[in-house]
Amino acid sequence: MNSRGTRTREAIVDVAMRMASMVGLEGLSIGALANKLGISKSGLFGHFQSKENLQLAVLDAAEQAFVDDVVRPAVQAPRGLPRVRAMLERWLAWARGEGGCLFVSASAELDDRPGPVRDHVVSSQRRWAETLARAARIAVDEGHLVEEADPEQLAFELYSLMLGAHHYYRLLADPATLDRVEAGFTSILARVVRADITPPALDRDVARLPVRELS
Amino acid sequence: MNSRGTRTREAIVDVAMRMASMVGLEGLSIGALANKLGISKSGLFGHFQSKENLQLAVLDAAEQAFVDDVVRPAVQAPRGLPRVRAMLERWLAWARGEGGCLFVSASAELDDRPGPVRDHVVSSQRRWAETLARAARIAVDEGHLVEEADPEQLAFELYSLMLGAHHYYRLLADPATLDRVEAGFTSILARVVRADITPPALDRDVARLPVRELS
DNA sequence: CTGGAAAACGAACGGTCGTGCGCTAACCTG
DNA sequence: CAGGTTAGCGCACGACCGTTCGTTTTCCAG
Repeated sequence: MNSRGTRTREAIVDVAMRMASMVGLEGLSIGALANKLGISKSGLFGHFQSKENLQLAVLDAAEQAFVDDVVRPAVQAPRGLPRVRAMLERWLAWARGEGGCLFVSASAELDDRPGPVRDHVVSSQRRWAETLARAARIAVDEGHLVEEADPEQLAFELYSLMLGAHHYYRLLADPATLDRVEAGFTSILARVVRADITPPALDRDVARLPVRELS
Repeated sequence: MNSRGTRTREAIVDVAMRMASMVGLEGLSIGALANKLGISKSGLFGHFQSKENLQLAVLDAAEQAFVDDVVRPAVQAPRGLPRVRAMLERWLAWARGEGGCLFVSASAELDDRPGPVRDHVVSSQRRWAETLARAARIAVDEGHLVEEADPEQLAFELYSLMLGAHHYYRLLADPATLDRVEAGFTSILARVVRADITPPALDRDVARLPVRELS
């Protein structure tokens, strides 16, 4: 059903997602959001019954977008190292989008504030870490990585690399960030890649331009 | 001079620092802060002439504490790899303190909000990255690391590792975080440490317990 | 001990926050 | 085209925000 209510609700969440990427999930204000959409506060409020519901809806939409723009395309890459590489590239592109990665800001914002919103962020971030680990495990199975390679450890190191990239790029505005990430990726792989495999380099063209203009 | 005004001002900043570690620099509210201190809003406000000044004072105090608890003790470690290791250990301990690292939350919070507060965070984070890089450079000079090792790259990778630790520990509450960091540290060093040197492992006892009970 | 300076106070300002209510206007089914 | 459902609006609420002001208390030097 594509009724009126559904359409505006989607429009609201869409704009809210962009806004939350810049001011954070807490910083999201219903008044400002309604203003930007040209509708009334109460009209907007009626679609969600609380601010928390709005935040959860935003997180749902953001995860959906993340899957569409990062996970799904990356999974279409060949199994093993190329897929791992694709994930990092797409993630990098995503994080460079407008306002940076919503999940990164939300994570830092909520790491000490219990509640459903935090729970939602935690579980989605855990899912993503598991997805990364799964891709790494496949790389072992495919014979790209040595048997002793620990997929979870790989996921942790890739995750860390991306957080570093986010900080260096968005906060410190370091122009060498892409080089740093590339070198870091190489360094991480160096110890686990099989001797007869040449580790893939990052595709700068993918990583350079944002997949979408949102977090 | 240790007059009354100075003393209460210090007390305010001290509590504000703890509070900001949990609710963020923006989330810091003058009313709530005054409440927790048992003084009046206006009495508190008089010490700073704006909320922004208060935030800047908190950042100053936090950097001072970071230098005292992390940088200075680490610099007393022997030049080279031991010092690099000490920095990571102390940083880890610091980040595990109450509310996590204030700078991590502030960084994510402010990465898109220009102004003096952001500028303050950026420059202090840059200084810290440079301190890390300097320690790495010394490790090269001391012959612990190979000549081709890039100190700035090392700093980036250590920085990233810490951000990853912060997320895994504080958000995902992964009990294996310390192992992950240790393995990551080993992995980072593996490619740059000279063949005749045995890379140091992290001292868990230092990393385990918070240096102080604040961010 | 006193007088002036410094610090803390209480009350209030204009704003914005999230939320609720009642009414009108738009939609969509029958 | 009618009638009921639903979406949107205006208004107002209580709470809290940062900030200001005038007053009262506390301090400390002469």
